[in-house]
Amino acid sequence: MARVIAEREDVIPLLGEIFRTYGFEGASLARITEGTKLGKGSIYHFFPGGKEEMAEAVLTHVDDWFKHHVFEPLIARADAVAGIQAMFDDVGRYFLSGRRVCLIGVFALGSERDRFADRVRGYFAAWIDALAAALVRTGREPQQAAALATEVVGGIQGALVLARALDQTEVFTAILRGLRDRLLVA
Amino acid sequence: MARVIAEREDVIPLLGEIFRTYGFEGASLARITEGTKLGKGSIYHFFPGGKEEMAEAVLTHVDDWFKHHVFEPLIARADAVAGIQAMFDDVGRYFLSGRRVCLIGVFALGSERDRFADRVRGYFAAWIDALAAALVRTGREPQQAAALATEVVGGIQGALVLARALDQTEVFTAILRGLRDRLLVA
DNA sequence: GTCTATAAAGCGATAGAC
DNA sequence: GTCTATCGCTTTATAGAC
Repeated sequence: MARVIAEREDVIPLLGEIFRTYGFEGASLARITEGTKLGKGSIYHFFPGGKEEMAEAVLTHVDDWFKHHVFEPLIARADAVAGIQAMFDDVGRYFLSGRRVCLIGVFALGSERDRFADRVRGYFAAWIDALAAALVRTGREPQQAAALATEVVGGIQGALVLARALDQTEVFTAILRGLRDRLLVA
Repeated sequence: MARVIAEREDVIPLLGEIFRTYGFEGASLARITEGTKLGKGSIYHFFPGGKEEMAEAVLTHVDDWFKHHVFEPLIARADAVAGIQAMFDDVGRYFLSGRRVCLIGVFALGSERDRFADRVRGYFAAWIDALAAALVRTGREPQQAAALATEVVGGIQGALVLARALDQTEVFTAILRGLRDRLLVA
């Protein structure tokens, strides 16, 4: 059996799933070594700062993904409606239609929020701002656009909570559809 | 200084705030003794089953509160519109206008969900059912009422996530107002 | 009902061999 | 880059005195 040499890059998504599942405090090193199939030695070789550095790396990874796939298209795409449409598609895929939970949402609700307050706030603020900007370009008043964007980003988070609580992914996809229609069917 | 003899009943709300703040895994016995001002001996005298029994007691307490203050009025009040109106008022107060987070929501997102899956599912299902029943009595089709109720209960959870993430209680109250108006201004 | 002492296990993190 | 052994601390839970 070939020995697999891991790279830091490859470990980050695995860590993401672990933090998503157990939260920061619940993500024990035992669970981390199990989930990554790496020994403590390797983990600390990649992340000398320990769990804190692991979580930072995961948060940066998530931030970058959303910036590239969601926020920037919302702001820069010539066709604002298409950008909003794409947001719902990408978000639906990212959260695996409700089977996967939002790491930043988990951190926001838990006591992790204090530790990563800036990252948590920055993520949601950037999302709301980007969506509001797109809504303005579809012809809405800035104030109404901001309120609507807040409602929708919150609605997505709530849909993730409900889908997981009820163990029904359809709840997530149905709410997502409803939110999208409210934005695009004017 | 007078010695205060505690009763189990008095401890449960304190435990609720601790679980709300730290989650199940994060609520260490050190934090619990600090938050309740009780020694381990007293805690285990009231809850021989340990943390699991404490969490069960808190969940039952929350369940009962919502059943009495929210679910039953939604179902039984003669004036359905007044019942829905009261739900938003009570919920706004209960969550301290967004400063307090939903324990069941915290448990739903974290790994606590597996442990308390039935309680978590039951809480949200009861809420959605009660709200849907009230909406039917305002003249909506059952199917549309169920969809709308799901959207609103999810929206409230999302509003709590956002308010905490952005550290802005106005986000919670604004979203709550928007949801209420969508239900009542037909 | 409350307290302190204590046990046994798990925790994050480090050291050093390979 | 990976591993094992180990440190020191915290964890949940129990026992027994008061």
